[in-house]
Amino acid sequence: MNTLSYGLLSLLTRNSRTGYELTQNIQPFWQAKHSQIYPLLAQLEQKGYVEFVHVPQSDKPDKKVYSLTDNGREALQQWIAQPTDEPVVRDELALKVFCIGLVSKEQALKVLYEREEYYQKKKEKFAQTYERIKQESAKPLEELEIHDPLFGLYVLIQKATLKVDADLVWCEWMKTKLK
Amino acid sequence: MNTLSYGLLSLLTRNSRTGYELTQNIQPFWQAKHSQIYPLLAQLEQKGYVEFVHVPQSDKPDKKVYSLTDNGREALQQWIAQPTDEPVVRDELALKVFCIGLVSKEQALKVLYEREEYYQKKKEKFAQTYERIKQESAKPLEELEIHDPLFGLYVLIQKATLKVDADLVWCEWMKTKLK
DNA sequence: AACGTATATGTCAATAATGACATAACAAAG
DNA sequence: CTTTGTTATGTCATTATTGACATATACGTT
Repeated sequence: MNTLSYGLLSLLTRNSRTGYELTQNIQPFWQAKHSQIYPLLAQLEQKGYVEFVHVPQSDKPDKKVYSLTDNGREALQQWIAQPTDEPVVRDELALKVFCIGLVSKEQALKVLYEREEYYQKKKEKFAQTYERIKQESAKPLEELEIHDPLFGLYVLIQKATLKVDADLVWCEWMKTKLK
Repeated sequence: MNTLSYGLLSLLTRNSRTGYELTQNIQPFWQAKHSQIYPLLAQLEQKGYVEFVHVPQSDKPDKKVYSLTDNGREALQQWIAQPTDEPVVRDELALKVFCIGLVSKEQALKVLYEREEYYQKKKEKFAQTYERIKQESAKPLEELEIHDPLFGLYVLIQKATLKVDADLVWCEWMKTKLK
């Protein structure tokens, strides 16, 4: 079973979700399109790791709400105990920056500004998620411990925020380099 | 032409390299295996963006040393002016952390330690590359400007170091969270 | 009225990427 | 003396991922 499949199971530990929601919710951690997610959900259902109920809707299209089975939960626990794959990062910006001397400072700055805007939007999104779970949580977030259902999401937002801040620091520094 | 192909051209702006070297050198910026690189180099050669010379070796296998053509350089400049794709990150750790409450603190710490070690090794590698280009450079690195052939690599190492430091800060913080 | 966006699920062809296989010569370690 | 690692290039089957196509309803905008 591939890593994305485990990722879908992982999201389902918090609550039941539709394929549509899973596609959206997994984006911050693993970029994938719905055309990849839906077939994987069908596989997971065949394996007995998830089950779904049809939910007819009048105003919107009908949906399938997936939830994790006990077998699915066990599969997740075994997966966590396995060695973790190294992260895969593919960033076109890095490839451009390597040969950025080919263009003018003005052109280079354009590339940089575009990316800076992207990082700022990311940061904003993380801040929103942080506020959302702050409301959702009974305890203050700093007091959450590992077995709290919000713990994972909370520490992941911390990680993402630290990294995007590093990216923004780099952007600022680069702007001084490029006058 | 795909992004990796431009990445290969980008590396060749600094100096000529073999397919074997390109495979190694591109890893920090874009993870790819030699089985993907070699066919792309053949394509780039057919398009006239690179050319190669056979270099026979007695102690080691013969090699092909690729270099960038003027057409290749032009293609690169046009590519830089295009909008930059958003980075793709696929990190199994994030998926595990999301549901880390399924396992014990001890198990969670194992996962964390494994990744911390990985980040430390990364940091060490970046430090080595930094020292290497420091020696290679005529000027102090802080004084490099955009058109210096080492500029791109220098600023990329700064970026990578900032990010890996953020990752290590998160690991330390997580260790306190997991006692 | 026409258009874009959000919700919602799905298939399928094409492309990207990996893992395994193949070859070969030398060096170092056990 | 055998195994393991490094250098070096390549192919090919399989898997992962994307992009396009398909369908349907509702809502807000031009």
